[in-house]
Amino acid sequence: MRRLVARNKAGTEPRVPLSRERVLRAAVAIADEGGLRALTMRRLAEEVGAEAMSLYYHVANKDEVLDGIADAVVEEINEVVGRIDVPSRGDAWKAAVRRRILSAREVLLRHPWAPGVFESRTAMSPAVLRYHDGLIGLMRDGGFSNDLCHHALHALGSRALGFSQELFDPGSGGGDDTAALEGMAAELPHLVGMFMEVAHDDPDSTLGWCDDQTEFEFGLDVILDGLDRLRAQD
Amino acid sequence: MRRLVARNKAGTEPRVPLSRERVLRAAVAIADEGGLRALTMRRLAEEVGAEAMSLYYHVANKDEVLDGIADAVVEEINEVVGRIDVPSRGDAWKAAVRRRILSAREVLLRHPWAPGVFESRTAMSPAVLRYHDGLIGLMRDGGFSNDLCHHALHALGSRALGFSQELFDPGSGGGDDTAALEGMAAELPHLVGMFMEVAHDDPDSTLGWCDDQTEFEFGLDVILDGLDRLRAQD
DNA sequence: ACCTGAACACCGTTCAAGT
DNA sequence: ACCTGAACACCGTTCAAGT
Repeated sequence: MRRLVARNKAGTEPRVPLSRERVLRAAVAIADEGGLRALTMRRLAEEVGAEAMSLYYHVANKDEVLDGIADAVVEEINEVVGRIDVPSRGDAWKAAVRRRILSAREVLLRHPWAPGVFESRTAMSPAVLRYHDGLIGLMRDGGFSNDLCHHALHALGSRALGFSQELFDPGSGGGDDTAALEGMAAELPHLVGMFMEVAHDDPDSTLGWCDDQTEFEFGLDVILDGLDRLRAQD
Repeated sequence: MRRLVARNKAGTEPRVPLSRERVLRAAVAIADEGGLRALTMRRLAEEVGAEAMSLYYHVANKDEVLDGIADAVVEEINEVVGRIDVPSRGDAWKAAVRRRILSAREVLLRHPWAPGVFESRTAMSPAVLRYHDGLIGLMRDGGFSNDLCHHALHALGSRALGFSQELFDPGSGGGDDTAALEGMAAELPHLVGMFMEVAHDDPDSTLGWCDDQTEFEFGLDVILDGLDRLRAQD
């Protein structure tokens, strides 16, 4: 909407020169506001007060922009988790890891387009490596062997960065009714049965709709508890 | 490359008419062969021996094509897992779920573009619902409460369909050397330490490169074991 | 009913040219 | 050194027109 740098008439503003940094910041802003589809080179140029072709002086191509904004988000995560100061020795490892992952998730919730970008990248950027290095450090504090750390990273997968799926449109798909579900009971007996019971036990959940945060934490804890059991048996 | 229907000169071939079914099958073939980027409406038309605009008579737009091929893959999974006939009562639930998920994974390995498409869809297609209905059935056989089934689906997440990440370029990133890792030891002490040890214990792993299948199964088992413990405590 | 040609608005990107 | 205009090859999609 508003340009970061207004076209200066009669040179009132110092005319901040373009830079890779400024281009990437604008790209993040565009994606935050309008999603990944809104992020085009032409739109990005507009946001930054230049012509599309000027961007190519600071970034090689659009792929580099995508790499750049993915990296920027992980850097933001690293900053946030870097400020966490909790014990992690012995049994405390689990709470420390949990805290770190949930903090990463909070950052990600501000950039819901990020997981989609991560997926298409090799995900071996320095920032991602540093993030995982920190995670391994916490698990080592908990007495994990390096081998178990290695498996644990794979087990956590994208969950380590605070997401696994959904994260998107938290409010969508709301309007469905119990009646519609009952009509499907013949083909999907188990699924309908499950949802009917869950909805009955928790009536204010707009039927079958779930608290993403709760579910995320449940899945996370299942894995963490499993790893904790493995660590105990050396 | 080769057209499914050759342009018939002098009407030698019966000229199979276009159909949504045929369009989607061709779309899957293109994505299998050249990845998602290769799947354009124009390329799809070529593959099917027609002009791009003809496609719009059978599908509303490209989004419907993407929905269609995502659905086609899940249908293929449903066919495969539908032929599985193993016990699932009581303790057997875990082996049955494991088998089902690993079978789904085999299908997915033939369509490595599929996870990327799933992510952008709402993933509530009839085929996906049927797949999860079957999963719930197995867990119910194992004595899961509906509530635990519900949590379990969230915990498994995309792993239920046989993937979580990677799955892509299984051979990439090979050439790195131990020396490069040692150079990063100052910034990434835990990560480098872990990889050095893992590489030492398993020298033929091209350093730090992992058997995706093994890691997938490890992560899967961590979660399954965790759920098993929850089920035991009612 | 099914298919197509021409056309539109939009991409990412190049290249030679401006300051 | 930094930015730009014109242009290219490619998208998805529309619409009126063909059979």
